[in-house]
Amino acid sequence: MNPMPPATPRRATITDVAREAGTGKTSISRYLNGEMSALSPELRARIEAAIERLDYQPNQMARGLKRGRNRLIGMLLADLTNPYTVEVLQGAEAACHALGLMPLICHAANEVEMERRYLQLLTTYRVEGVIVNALGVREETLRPVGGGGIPAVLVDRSVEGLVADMVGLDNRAAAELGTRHLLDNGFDEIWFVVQPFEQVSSRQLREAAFREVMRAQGEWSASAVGGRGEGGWGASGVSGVSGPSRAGANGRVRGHTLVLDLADSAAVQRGLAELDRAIDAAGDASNAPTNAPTNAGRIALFAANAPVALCLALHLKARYGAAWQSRVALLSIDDPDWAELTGVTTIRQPTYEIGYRAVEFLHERIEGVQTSARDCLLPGELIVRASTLR
Amino acid sequence: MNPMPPATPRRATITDVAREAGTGKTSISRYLNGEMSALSPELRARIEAAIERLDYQPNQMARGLKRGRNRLIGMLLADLTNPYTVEVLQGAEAACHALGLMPLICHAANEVEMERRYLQLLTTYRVEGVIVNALGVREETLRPVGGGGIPAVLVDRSVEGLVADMVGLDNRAAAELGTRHLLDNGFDEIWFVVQPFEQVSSRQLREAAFREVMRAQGEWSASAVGGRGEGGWGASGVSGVSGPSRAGANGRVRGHTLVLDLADSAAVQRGLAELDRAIDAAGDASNAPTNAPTNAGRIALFAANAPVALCLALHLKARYGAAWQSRVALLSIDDPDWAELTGVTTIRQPTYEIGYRAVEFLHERIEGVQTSARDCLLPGELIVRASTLR
DNA sequence: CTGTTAGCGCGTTCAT
DNA sequence: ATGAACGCGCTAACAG
Repeated sequence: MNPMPPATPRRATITDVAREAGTGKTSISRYLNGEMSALSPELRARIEAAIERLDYQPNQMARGLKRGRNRLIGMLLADLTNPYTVEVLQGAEAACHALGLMPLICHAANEVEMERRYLQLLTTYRVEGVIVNALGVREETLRPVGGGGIPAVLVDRSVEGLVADMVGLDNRAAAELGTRHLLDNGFDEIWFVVQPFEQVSSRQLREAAFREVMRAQGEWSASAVGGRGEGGWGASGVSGVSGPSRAGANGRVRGHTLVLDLADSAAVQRGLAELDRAIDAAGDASNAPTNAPTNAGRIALFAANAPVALCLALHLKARYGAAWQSRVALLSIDDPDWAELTGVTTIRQPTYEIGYRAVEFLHERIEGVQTSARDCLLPGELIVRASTLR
Repeated sequence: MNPMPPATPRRATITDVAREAGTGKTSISRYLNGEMSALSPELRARIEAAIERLDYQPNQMARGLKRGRNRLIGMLLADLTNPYTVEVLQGAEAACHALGLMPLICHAANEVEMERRYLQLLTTYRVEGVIVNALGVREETLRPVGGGGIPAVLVDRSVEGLVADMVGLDNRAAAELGTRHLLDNGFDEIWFVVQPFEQVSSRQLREAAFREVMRAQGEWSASAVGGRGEGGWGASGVSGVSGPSRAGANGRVRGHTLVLDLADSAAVQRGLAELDRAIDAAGDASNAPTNAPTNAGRIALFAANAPVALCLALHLKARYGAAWQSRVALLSIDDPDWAELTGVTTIRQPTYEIGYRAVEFLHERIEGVQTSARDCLLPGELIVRASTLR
């Protein structure tokens, strides 16, 4: 509980240093910018001493104001609660470090309003570029960015109508990889669980890839509950099988898409209830005990990302107890800490590289590269754990 | 793959707006600062229109340069990988939002060098204050901050020799709460597992509180492995019991502190090996089967925070399989997602409030409050799960 | 090699 | 009610 010293005494400016060193501001500026070749060793020493004595530190704001660039880039993140985001961030930070950029991290916390505000703020602070992991968002919100505005690169998802570089997972390949894995391991009923994807390209692609594989192999049908309103399957509507009749017995595989809006707990409850019915039905219909040496008759859940997987796992654990995985298998895109702990199979994204590449792209744009908008799709890696084996 | 439009055309300045509106810069400035009372409705309309037409956005850098305050505060975070950090961040962001501050998030990623660099950077950007969740760090690194420098408030840990406000968990109470819970549930051998704590006040306090409770109830001894070098028990050295002889049988409770340096995988291996020996010994010595209706003879692990708990859980799961919790109980300070999923008992920190209060404190300092350095200790909440019951 | 001058975009007296 | 002029801290010509 020592008394605190008085407030900041006002920092030294370049003028102070110049006076202290008995010279002009220009020389100080030159010194700061490493133009040593244009300074006599003697003057240089005096400057060094003066800086030391005054504990001088150049004001980056003023600096940026003058030269028109402040080495600041914005990182607009939808959700730091998602391990994916933090991992991407690490790669991005490393790249910034290497390229002499300073990232301003903005956390929208899943609120579109926040996203808008931060974008505005970044603009007024004149960041040189923005890398954005947008939440489902209309192009208009990103207006100040991309095409006409400041350089931008999108991470994980692209935004309709917004021309900009983007880097993320090869979603099609990843979803196919996961689906094939489940099929290869004998599952004949697979539920793909995903958040509302009308607005989010990565979710769309994952779901579409899953659906296509399932249609090629057997049947697919959509869930009625979950999404708000019309759902996202366009004019084609629900296809293939109609009701939840069991088809596994005859050797055909059945795919099902369930939309879970994690932001709407009532909708989550409804979705999970539907899932429960399917799981119970599978348990009844299957004449083999749940610990049979095959996966036929055991339902597999394919979570489109870690938050969904966590939601599912928590629910299943609460409903079926610690041994829930003997009743249902879980596979998730994203590879959070707890996956290893619970033996859940995952598809790990190259998160670090995604972040790194994103910043590299942005840096090129900032330096004036004018090529067409690029897409960088990186492959995911399947990590097989006990959950999907038998 | 549309061709990208040409680079940014240069944003409008206040001068442009003044010209467009057919007036002087001053009026524009007044408008921007809400001094409407000093503007004729007619002029005001013209300004509004001009701003709209030019899509003008004031340059915060220049603004800050002029008035000497930029509403920026730095948030120096040791490890965004730790859920604790993200949760604190959310509270802090909410407070910033409410107080009109813009947080600059800096992620040191557990590297002291990074911490130093970011602090430097924040200083040169003239942030008005800093809230810092330091990694074990010498006071000198924080020199530019606190006392003589810019206002600062510490989160979670205090730094020796640095006078500044601090807000965090009531570590003593939390550790006592956890220890008592274990004792009350019949455990007679408890291992407190913690990262090296010579530099980290919160870890020190937790360990000390644990040790004191154990000494009052029975015995306590230190682990030989783990920490780098001398360990952290000061001149008192190891006390109480010497070797890992079983004492549970005679009704006495035994406490043990194990230091695990998560940054040093070899040390982690050694520490875990010692733990394994103890667990195996307990399993042998206990004449009751591991599923006996009592916890006597079952070892309890008390993790000082979530990263430690995760490390322990992963190891135990790998060694004893999915049913590891029947052999050993786990209690952790911090309440990560996976705790609920795996049924681990925790002590949840009031993270959101910690972040919120930290920013409030900082704001007061920025506004010139001069009281003595304050400590704000918030209570933790015990969340009992299956792991520590029987 | 070194100092002088002129802004960068904005806020703020101080006149009008 | 409104605008001209000066300066924030710094860099970039342009002289000397």
